[in-house]
Amino acid sequence: MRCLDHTLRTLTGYRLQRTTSTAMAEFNRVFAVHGLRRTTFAALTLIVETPGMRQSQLAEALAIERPNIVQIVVELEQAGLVERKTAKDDRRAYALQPTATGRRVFERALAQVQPVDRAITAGLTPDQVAALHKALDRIEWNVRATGAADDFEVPRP
Amino acid sequence: MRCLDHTLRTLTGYRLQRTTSTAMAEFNRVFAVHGLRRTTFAALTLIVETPGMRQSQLAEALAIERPNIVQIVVELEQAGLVERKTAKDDRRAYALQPTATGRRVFERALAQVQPVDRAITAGLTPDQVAALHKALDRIEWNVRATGAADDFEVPRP
DNA sequence: TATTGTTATACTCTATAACTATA
DNA sequence: TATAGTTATAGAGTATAACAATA
Repeated sequence: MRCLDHTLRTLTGYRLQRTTSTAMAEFNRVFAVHGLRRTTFAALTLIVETPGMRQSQLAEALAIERPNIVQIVVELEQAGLVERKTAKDDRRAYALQPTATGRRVFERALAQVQPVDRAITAGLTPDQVAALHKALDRIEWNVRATGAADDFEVPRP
Repeated sequence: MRCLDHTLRTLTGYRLQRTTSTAMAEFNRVFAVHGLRRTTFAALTLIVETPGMRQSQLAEALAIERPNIVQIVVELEQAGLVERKTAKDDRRAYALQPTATGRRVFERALAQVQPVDRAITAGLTPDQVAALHKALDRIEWNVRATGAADDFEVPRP
């Protein structure tokens, strides 16, 4: 046995988490420079590219629950990157609009994160990166298709 | 543009986290059946396969900081899966030993997690899974090689 | 009755700083 | 003084339950 965690490394799930956990620390640093977190950057990206979005759409696009969006949007608003305007057609909802500053910060943060993102896949060919993306998407799809089916019960030991 | 998060999906980091986050929820469920969390399962695996391990070795092998190991080992000990015996050659350290129950629970949990782990990569060929593992390892390696070098400064905007 | 946003709360994973008891 | 384990604390990411306002 070469490595202490040989058995764990047979599990795709273990490798996924270990790699992701390591890589996310790197992205945290990049975004922190812009006063952002990974989630606020992701939200800002969507708001810049789809102005007028609702918070619930944001939640669905980012695949996180609505309550988690509140703090994210509050942060972006307080930082002056996003404005919440009451939607004219539905007074319950907010239309999320990027400010000019928000667009600028987004562009800068994106420009800084792109080389970091490329750096983490250094040594992989474009084809290999594409294959990685495809594999990751497939896993996500598999889990949503299978795991969401809470009909099926894991047998108790 | 097909998808709201088109730009985010150009980033390997975004896909990594999104997929991992989704998949980990699935693993949480499996391990919960055995009274385990992902981290306690990982620790139990190492202790079963390398009896006598120290907590600091555990921390290094799992790539997490030592303070985080304490709660993990306490949990395993309270569940009767692991014993902490004072190392005879160093009274500061513990030799971590799996109990008979610990070995049994490990075997059962592993047997249950393996099909789930295979299920998340359903539709991928063994070669594609191997390529995925290689890519993930490479990313982890890249980040440790690059990001650990805190000599280099991200320029302030 | 259903949906939008919200509050309150909690759990997991992880990190840093500073302590203790050995070595 | 350095190391093994510990305590205390914090922060990020995520989830669920229940509520108000509006549809």
